[in-house]
Amino acid sequence: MPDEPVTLEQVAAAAGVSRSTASRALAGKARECRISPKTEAAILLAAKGLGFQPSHVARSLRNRRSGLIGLLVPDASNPFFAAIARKATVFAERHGLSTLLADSHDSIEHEKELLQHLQSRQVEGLIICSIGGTHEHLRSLERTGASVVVVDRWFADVHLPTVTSDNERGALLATTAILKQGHQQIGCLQGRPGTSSNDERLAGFKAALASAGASQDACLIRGDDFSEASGYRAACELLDEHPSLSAMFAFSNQNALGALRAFSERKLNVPHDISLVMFDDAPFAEYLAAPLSVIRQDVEAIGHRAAELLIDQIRTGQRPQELLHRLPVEFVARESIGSPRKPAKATDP
Amino acid sequence: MPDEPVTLEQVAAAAGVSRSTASRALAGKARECRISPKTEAAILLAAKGLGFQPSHVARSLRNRRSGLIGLLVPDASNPFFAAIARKATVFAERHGLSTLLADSHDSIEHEKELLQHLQSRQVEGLIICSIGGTHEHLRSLERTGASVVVVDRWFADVHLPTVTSDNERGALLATTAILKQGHQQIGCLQGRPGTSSNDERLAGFKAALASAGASQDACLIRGDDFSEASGYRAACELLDEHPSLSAMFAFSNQNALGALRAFSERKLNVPHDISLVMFDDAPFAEYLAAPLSVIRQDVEAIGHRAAELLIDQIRTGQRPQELLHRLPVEFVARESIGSPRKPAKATDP
DNA sequence: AGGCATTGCACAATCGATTGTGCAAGCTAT
DNA sequence: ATAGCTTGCACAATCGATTGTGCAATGCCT
Repeated sequence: MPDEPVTLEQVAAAAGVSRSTASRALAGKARECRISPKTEAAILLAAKGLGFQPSHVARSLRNRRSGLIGLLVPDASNPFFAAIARKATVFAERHGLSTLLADSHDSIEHEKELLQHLQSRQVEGLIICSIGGTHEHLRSLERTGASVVVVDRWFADVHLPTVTSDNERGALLATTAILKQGHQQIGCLQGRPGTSSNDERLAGFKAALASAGASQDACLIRGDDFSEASGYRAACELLDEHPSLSAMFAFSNQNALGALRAFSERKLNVPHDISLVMFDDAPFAEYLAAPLSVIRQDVEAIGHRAAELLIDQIRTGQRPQELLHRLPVEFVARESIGSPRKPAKATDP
Repeated sequence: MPDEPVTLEQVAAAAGVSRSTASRALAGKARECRISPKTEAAILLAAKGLGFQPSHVARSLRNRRSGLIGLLVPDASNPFFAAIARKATVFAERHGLSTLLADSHDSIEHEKELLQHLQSRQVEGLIICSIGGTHEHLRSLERTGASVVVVDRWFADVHLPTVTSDNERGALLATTAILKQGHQQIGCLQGRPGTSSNDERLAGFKAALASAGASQDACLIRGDDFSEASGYRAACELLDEHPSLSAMFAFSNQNALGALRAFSERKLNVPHDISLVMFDDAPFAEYLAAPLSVIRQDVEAIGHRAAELLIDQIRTGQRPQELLHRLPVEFVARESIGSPRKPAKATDP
């Protein structure tokens, strides 16, 4: 910004003292540094008068503490990550830390690059939701002993503090609710395979099918990532290939929206023609044509816990004892799960 | 982070040269600074070998350029601001700038405080959506010549570059669409009075009513801010006080969700019993019980333009010629606007 | 061979705040 | 009166990278 900021030097000059004295007085160390009340007052007055704002940059250099944390997510506009960002920012601010936001655009290359940028900015800690695929950069973080918290997804070969939901249980709950209504075939609109949040949900889904003795038809799983496009494609494929399909489980809000588009194009009514459950609640869920039954995860709690774990690491310099923090989920029954329509065609073509 | 980062000093030592030479070589100034290819190669090798990451902090201090921009919004988890945050972050990153996120929690006090924090971090530019109320801190920004872009809301006595939607036209479009269906009374669920985005929408609303010769019943305007709670309260009040009300215009997504809750509690069907339009499209809008007709604003364009204007200011050191940037809006007709129900009771009680 | 230009690099100041050390002035004690 | 202590503050180094200036060593020319 154009205006040259006021420096400590100028405050010191205005008060007729040296920088060191000014610095100590402003740091509130007047007493312990034996600065006379008179001098202290003069310094404080000068600082106030000049509108002195200490330079965080200079301070960071000298103290070797940037006062910065990084937040690296695949998509900052996704409500899930936006909520985490908010919680983390506010919590960090309360501890005197500012938050650098970085958006990897679902690309592992960007992610690695942004991680470098954040590190060269000397961030004191990092909350990251990795795309996955390769983990070398995460393992490197693990080795260097950096303060890091991984959110939403964890990786088997990376041992970093992680905060996520009880995905498997959530998926089990959702699938069970569907099965209870008598559905035989359930289409699964999955997110990005390889991410723990996806694979755990898949595990819950399969576990529910298994314990219900349902046929484990793996073909009924489709989808590439957590996007609406993926949900739409997956739903279309399943609908076209399995006309008798009577229920679907979407692994994300976006996936569900894609499915709804596919249903709407085919004039399929929820829950009359087809049932739907989605993972992760959303404000709009209860106002949809058929209020959506969902697995609710406590996104705010995830953000809060992540920030908490991070700050603790920064303060103590140590990783927490417990590495994996799983937050509970809850099945919210609304009206999107019905009985299967009469089996006009009981079998797939 | 625990690991002591590699400094330029160490690179220089490893290459057997001085810091200055190492610095120039790494800056790609080998040729113009007459550094021999041999020496250059040695330095580059040493830097690569040691994994040298230049310290942004030190660089910022010396260059008097932090490479930081600030993003100060009332609610980072609101999809509108989250989208802007994403666009701004990505655009900034492309220009070598990192983004500091700050969330004022809809509080002017927090806003002012966070602004100070951002300034003491030497941000080179700022994108801000102010709560409003008092503007002294904004006027101060105006005076100092700081690089700033105001988004969504502008203030009459603050002359800073601003990016917002054509709110008045949007509201006019929406209201006209309702009036065309023959509605006589339209409830207006407004956002925060005093913010330009609210007041302009209000102006458009009133203008449409006026040009249609409808009765200007000011009592039909309710609401305190853009939240769901406000939308809910406003809708309840209007519904209870004016049973014959047949249409509503919600000034935000959240306001609309609140209205839907009120409708749902009263078993009111959209659009059969009551029509609804909302300002700002949302992915879910077309999948609601009655797909919502909306005024779509191009949120991504707002974010992009804001970032663009900011970077330009930072690079040129000058404010743009045009201060007010209004982005076009679009009326998207779906199914939430119907004819008024038969006037069983044509008049208010 | 001596003068001059060029090449190749080192020295040192700088950005702004922090902090260990040192040094005078003032006071007490003997 | 002088040694010895406290009080009150200044000096200077430091964090890490950048950059203007200066100084050798080499090469070229006549």
